[in-house]
Amino acid sequence: MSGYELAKTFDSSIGFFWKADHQQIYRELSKLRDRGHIQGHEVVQSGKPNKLVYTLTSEGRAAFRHWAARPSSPPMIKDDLLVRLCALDSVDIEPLRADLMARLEHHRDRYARYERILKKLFPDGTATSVADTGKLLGLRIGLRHERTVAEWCEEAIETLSAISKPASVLLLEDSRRENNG
Amino acid sequence: MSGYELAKTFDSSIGFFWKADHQQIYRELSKLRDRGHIQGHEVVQSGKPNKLVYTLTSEGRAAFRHWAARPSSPPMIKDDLLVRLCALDSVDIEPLRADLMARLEHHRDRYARYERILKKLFPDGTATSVADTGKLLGLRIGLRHERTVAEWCEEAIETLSAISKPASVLLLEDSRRENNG
DNA sequence: CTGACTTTTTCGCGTTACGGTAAATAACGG
DNA sequence: CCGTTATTTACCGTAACGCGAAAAAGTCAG
Repeated sequence: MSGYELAKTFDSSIGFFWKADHQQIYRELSKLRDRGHIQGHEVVQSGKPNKLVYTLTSEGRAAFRHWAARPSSPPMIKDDLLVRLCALDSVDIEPLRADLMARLEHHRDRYARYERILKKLFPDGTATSVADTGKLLGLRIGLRHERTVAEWCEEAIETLSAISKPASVLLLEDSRRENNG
Repeated sequence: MSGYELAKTFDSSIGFFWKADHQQIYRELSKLRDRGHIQGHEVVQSGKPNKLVYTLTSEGRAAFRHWAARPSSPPMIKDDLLVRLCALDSVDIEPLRADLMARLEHHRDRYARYERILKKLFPDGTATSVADTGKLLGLRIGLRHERTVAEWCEEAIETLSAISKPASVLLLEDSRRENNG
C-alpha cells in the first residue's frame, strides 16, 4: 500500500487498537524503508498524482517473524479512571459518573461492532484458515474485554449513585423497602 | 512523601497500572513543584541524609480535582499479541503459544493477588468510606479483567494447539473418538 | 486562466514520557 | 579511609507522537 492508502484504511482495520495519523504513517514508512524492510515503487496514476506503493522485502518479512517470535509482556493499562478511583474521596463524583456512563456506551458500542464483524466474517463461529483463526481470536478477546468492562461500568455507576445520594434519600428508600417487603 | 519514599512504595500501590523509576518520580516532582502544585519541606533526619518531603498545596488539590472532573477517553490497548494475531499466518506458532502460556500464568497470578488484597481489605466485600469504595471498584475491575484475559488465553492456547498439530494427529484423534464414542 | 478542491507526500518544529549512567551529598560502621 | 545505605540531582539520549504547514500534481467549475 501507499502511505495515503494506509492512512485511509488504518482506522477500520488495526485502528481498534492503534491510532496513527498520516504523518506518523509516513514517518514509520520512511524508517522501514531506510532499514530495508520495505521497498517503495512509484505507481503512475491517471487523474491523480502518482503514488509510492510499498511492498515488504524478504528481509522485512524475516524481521517481522523474528519480532513476532520474541516474548512479550502484557501492556500496562494506564487509565485515568483508575487514578480517580484511587483518590475517590478527593474527587467530584458527578463528572466521574458522567464519564462512566459515556464509557459504558462506548464499550457497548464496541461490543456491538465486534459482534457485527464476527457474524459477517465467521457466520458459523469457526475459522477455516490460519489467518482467519488469528482474526477470530482477536475478535474474541475484543468481545470479552468490552463485555467485561461494560458490566463493570454498570456496577460502578450503581455504586457511585449510592454515594452521591444524600443520606435522606437512602433513609427514604429504606423505609419504602420496609413498607413493601 | 519524599521522592525516595515514593519510589520505594510505588510498585506496591499504583504500580499495578503505572510504572515509574526513581528518576521519573523526581522529574515529575520537580515539574509539580515548578507549577506550584506541591511544596517541598526539608525534614532533618538523624543517621541519614535529610529528605525533601513534598506536600500538596491547595492549588495542587484544586488542580487535581479539576483534572479528575474532565471527561476522559478509554485507553488504547496497544498489545503486541494483537498484531501477531492479525498476521497469524506470517508468524511462528510455537513461540506465540509459549507467550500465551506465560501470559496465562501472569494473569492468573495477578488475579490471585487481587483476590488476596480484596479479602484482606474488604473481608465482607463491602466498603464503608468513600475512599474505600473507589479502591474496591478498582479491585473489582482488576479482578474482572484478569479473569477475562486468563480465560481467553486458555481458549487461544487450545486453538493454537490445534493448528500446530499436523493433520495426521488430528486424524488419529478423530478415529479414536469414533472408536470410543 | 484562475481559484478551489482532491490526492499524495514531505518538512520542521515542538512535546511527553521515558531509559541509562552516573554522580553529588550525607551519614553511618568498621 | 572505605564501603554501604539513603537521598537527590545532572546529563545524555531515545521513541513516539502532535501541530501546522506546505509542496507537488492533478481535476474541475466558473
